Amino acid sequence: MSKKGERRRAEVIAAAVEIFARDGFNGASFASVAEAVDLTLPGLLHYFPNKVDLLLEVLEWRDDNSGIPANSAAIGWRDMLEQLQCLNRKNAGMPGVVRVFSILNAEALTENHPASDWFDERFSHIRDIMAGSFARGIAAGEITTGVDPEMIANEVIAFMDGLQVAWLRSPDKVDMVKSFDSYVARLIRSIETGKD
Amino acid sequence: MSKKGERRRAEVIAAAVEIFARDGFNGASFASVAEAVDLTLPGLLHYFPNKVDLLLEVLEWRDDNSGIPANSAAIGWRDMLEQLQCLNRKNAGMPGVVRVFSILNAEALTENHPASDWFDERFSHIRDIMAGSFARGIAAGEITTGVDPEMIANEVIAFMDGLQVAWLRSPDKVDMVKSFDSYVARLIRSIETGKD
DNA sequence: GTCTATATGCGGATAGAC
DNA sequence: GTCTATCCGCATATAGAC
Repeated sequence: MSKKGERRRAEVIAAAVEIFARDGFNGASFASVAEAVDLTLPGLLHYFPNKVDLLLEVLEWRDDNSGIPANSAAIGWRDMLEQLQCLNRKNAGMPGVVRVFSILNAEALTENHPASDWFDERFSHIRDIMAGSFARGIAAGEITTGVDPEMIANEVIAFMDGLQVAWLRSPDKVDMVKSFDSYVARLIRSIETGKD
Repeated sequence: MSKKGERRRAEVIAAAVEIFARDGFNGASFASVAEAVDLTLPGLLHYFPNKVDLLLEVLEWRDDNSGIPANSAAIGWRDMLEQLQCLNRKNAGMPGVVRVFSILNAEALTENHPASDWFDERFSHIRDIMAGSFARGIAAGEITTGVDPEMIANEVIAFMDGLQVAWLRSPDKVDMVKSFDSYVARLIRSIETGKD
């Protein structure tokens, strides 16, 4: 709990983000994280009792620093989409962070992966917020009644995630910002009710 | 090359698909594949000289059995989208296969992953076919001139891949077929030129 | 708070017999 | 074509000294 201890822990998490981004969680060795912060493996184990625990703290760190609005319960759907575009723009500037989460996200699909629950909950939490937002848009007559709020929420999330993977694979072939903006613009045009 | 040998190899590949789907490539042990086909590890090594080689053959097997049209160079964009919907429908019936490729796809984003090249090439190949298709649609006046063929191609691929991950994570919350169909329908409406 | 030394187990791969 | 036996290396983790 000492000041120096806290600083050390933060250093470790930052290093872990980079290493998990490069090798995934399964592929990364705990020792390589230790080395990155000039500790021996037992030295690192003093701060994090095991590798899984470190992973969970990395994920938690993301929660704190993510652009995901914690309590934006009643946000309007246009504002919500704009916020996502903003987040996406920020992401485009930090490929390392996007890498960790894209890789861990898929890795967590494997059996008994320690991050499964975290991604499950994150996914359903975001979906709920977004679906609610779209639902209110429909109720307010701003969105066509034919639209299924949950389905559109899923769609936007799926596209964002898939786009990140495509961008990481071919950064020079995929313009993540332009692509997402163009998608959102088309989405809005196609679900909003006629000009009123 | 014997008949029995070929059959054995096919069995192994089928087993590997299942095991890689469950554990990923990094997570899966070569020995567990051997066990699944009632072989010892050295017995399996007789057929596949190493683990990476097995992975590459699994990927190759996918190429042969995938719905990706090998030489559909001049396919129309509407037909092409319909083919994707058809593929997607088939995918919805074989979650195991989708799992392997979703997991490997992301795992291959890690440094020095043996499947990186395969996914790179697959991605750019599909994008080229699709982009060409959209480009001809624009030239023919069927698609709005404002549309960027490569960007839309990337978008469709990214959405398909992201949707698969979302579906695998929450099969009961994500209807992959309905979601993709609804997306494609909206895409068409928003890029086609006005009724003529 | 950080180290040395070490235990333990697993993963991939080889040698060589049958 | 398949096995037994075995090697090597790495990874997580522990014990205990400083």
